[in-house]
Amino acid sequence: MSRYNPKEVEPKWQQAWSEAKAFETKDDSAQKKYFVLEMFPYPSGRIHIGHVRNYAMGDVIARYKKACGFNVLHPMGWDAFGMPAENAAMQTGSHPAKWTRSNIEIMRDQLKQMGLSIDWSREFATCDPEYYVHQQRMFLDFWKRGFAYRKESMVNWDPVDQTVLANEQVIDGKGWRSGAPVERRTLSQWFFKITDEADDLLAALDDGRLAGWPENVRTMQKNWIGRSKGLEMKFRFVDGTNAPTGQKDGIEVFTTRPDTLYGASFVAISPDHPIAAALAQNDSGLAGFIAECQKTGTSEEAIEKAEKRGYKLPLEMAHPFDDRKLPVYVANFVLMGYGTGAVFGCPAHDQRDLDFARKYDLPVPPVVLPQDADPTTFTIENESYVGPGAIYNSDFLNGLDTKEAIAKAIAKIEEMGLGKGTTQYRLRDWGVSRQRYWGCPIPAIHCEKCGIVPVPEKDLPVILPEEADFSVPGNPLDRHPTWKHVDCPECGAKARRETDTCDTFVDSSWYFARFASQPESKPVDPKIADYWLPVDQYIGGIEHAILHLLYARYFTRMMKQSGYLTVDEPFANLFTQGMVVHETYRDEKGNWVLPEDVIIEKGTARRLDDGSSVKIGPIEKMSKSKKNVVSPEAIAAQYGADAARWFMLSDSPPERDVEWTDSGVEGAWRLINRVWDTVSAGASAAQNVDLSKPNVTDADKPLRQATHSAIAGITDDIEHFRFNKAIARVYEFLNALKKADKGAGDWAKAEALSALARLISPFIPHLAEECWAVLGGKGLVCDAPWPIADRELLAKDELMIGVQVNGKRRGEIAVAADADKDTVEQVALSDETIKRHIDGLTIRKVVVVPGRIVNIVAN
RNA sequence: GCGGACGUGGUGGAAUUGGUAUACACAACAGACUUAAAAUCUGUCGAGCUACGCUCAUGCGGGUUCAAGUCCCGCCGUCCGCACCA
Repeated sequence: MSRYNPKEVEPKWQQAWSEAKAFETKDDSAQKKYFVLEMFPYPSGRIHIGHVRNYAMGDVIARYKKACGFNVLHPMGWDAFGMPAENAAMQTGSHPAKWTRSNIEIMRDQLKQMGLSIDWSREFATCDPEYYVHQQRMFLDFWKRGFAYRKESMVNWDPVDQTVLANEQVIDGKGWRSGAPVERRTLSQWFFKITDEADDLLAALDDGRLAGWPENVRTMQKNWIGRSKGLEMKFRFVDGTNAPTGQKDGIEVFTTRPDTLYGASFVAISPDHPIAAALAQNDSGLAGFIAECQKTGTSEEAIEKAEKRGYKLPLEMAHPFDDRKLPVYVANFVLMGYGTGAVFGCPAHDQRDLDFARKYDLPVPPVVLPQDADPTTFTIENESYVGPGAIYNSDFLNGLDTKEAIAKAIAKIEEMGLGKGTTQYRLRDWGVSRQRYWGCPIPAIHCEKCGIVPVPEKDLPVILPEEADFSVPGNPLDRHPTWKHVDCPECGAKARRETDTCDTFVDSSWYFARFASQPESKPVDPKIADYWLPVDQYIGGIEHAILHLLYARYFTRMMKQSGYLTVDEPFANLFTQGMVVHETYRDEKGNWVLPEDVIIEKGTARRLDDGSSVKIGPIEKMSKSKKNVVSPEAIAAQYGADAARWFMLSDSPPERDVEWTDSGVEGAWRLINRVWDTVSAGASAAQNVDLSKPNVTDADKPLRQATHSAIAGITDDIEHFRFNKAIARVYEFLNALKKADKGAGDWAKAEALSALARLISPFIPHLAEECWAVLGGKGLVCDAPWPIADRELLAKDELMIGVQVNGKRRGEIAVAADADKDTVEQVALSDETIKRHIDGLTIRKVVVVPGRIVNIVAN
């Protein structure tokens, strides 16, 4: 018996699949479809073990669904635009396109070596002009429809790298790459009006449209959208107040607690509020205060520690309901980005306002009385009261509960013409402008006379210039000698091309639709896209729970409203898989050490080269910086792709993190050999069996039961994404096969092996093909139908059920599966062991749960 | 602070609706084969005890139930997300 050799077997079957075009999918609308998609990779250079886990999961689903008779679409492509390519260009001088293309070549080969059932004929990269031309086409469409627009917005500007930074790229007020203090700048940028869809994006999370999504992702999106209902209202300047010129007659504030309006004791505005800026022009103290506020970091920690601070303005506001005059402060805790950038302070019922009021010695009038509190003695000390209660000290609101008072206060303010009830979102419009080279150019032209005009459709695509200078920071498109100089398409005068490119999240917001249908002349053919969409199963990392998944949901809505698609939710079922983690190692000098350079014996680790001791650190997400990575190529070279795939799916539930261990992959390798040994030992007998002509005896029953319960169990486990359990059942089946082997006839053995080959094929497809071939199976196992469990065999004639006395398990009895309760009770009561336990006791009650358990209550 | 998830052997984990807790694997130990090792195969493997059996074990403390890892209440701990959001 020859040892299984994946180095020969795996490439052989990969070629066979490719030659048979086994996974090339037809747009056959007569057949029921299944679209399975894993989040497409960024071509960073090589695939990592996390990719293997992600794609192995998708491949199990894809191969299983194909075997079940679905028309399966399982495509692959490349999220190819983005910063790393440009950084590489800056560091090594290699052009981003060249760098990206060569990474794609390498990674495509690596993925093919994993034996994934992918329709490679649909492959594309987002940096292909054939892809992004349609993105530009849609951009123009969205612009025309008002979904895309330009506005001035405050950005983090890195003066050294000459670029806009995302909030996550600002660390302690400094650029993450350059280390230079970040400036705030106002730039005119392109935005998508995602806030227009906020309500529907939110509603779909709850109304069943996303029933196939994990609860935690839906919750995260809900919080991210962050809807709150309240009142937007104006506080008027007191007569005689010297209001800044250009300002209207008051300050707009937003509140969710208009019921506490009588508790107001000040008004506070954000340091970024236009009124603050206007007053700062003639007040250097204020200007200094604002500058200081802007310096404080936006990190969690900085916010936690930041003291509530304010700067009193020479303004006074009139209380809307009585004749109090309220002071106005610029306060560091008021955010310009939420609501109107101004609030009224109600210290008794808001902790921040209370901290502020104590510091600046402002009044703290309570207006909400907790239940059972005494109105004459209730006071606020250092903790505000934010709970429910009855309104008091509040004239026309007195006696109402919070909810009623909110409604009445809003009605009153509306009646007074000072404001109206509104809904606020935490979600901001999606800024898509990036001042980078390696992205999809935004198809617009700036003309002095005509303003910003769209690039005419006949001039699309706007293609990136091949030559560009990456030697200095900044946007290579902006400083390109010729690219941006064009004539205005409307008046013909000299004009300037838009040099912003799209956020790469735009590229990944519709790629799934392009996989479904890729006509030359338009983004998608609606009829074909309609057949394939939505994606039936989407699989990816939890790190995309908010941004990518929200943007794709929004983009799909824009596409629907523009007539490209008919679905509004792109992903019917979402699965977020866990990470691959590994121990970390550091040598005596504190340097990180690669696992392949470490040898571990009896719990102590040392370097492989010089034998010096190595400290084993915590198990963490694999990262290049901590060197706790393993190379999928090395694993595949040693054990084959099947072993790597098998191990990635065994042990841990798919949604949880899995720890990579050498013993784990060795265990997978053992399994592969066990399967091969079992199958090749039975192959010659099986080849002579005609499975279509059953030939069984009673002696075959144990084996056939093992076979059919394996089929039933593994099917159910795959359907429910329990790959670790499915794998455990394969082991159980193998164990049972070995035990039952001797008594069973050739037909039952052949049936078992045939089922085994098909059951493992989603997980370890190369070995499955090899087994299928030696067993004499027809064609390829990847084209073979999924085995079907015989229900009759699953129903056992006799069951072993537990017997409890007073809730404690005391014995076990064998009863016929269809025995009635009385019979079961009699068998239990006459069991010798049970008799001993109830000896001398009076039986009060006997609970019989058919097929499960008997419990005798006695004392 | 708000929201969510989780807590079971030496380890990863299983236990469908409340119904025989610890499937399956890893590690460990013993044995077979071998001159030897590796590989492979067989067996043992929650803890304790006065061991043919009994007692105790699913983070801790209560509760409901004939029966609780599972349901309810209160703690403790770990992880994740969001956060001066008015």
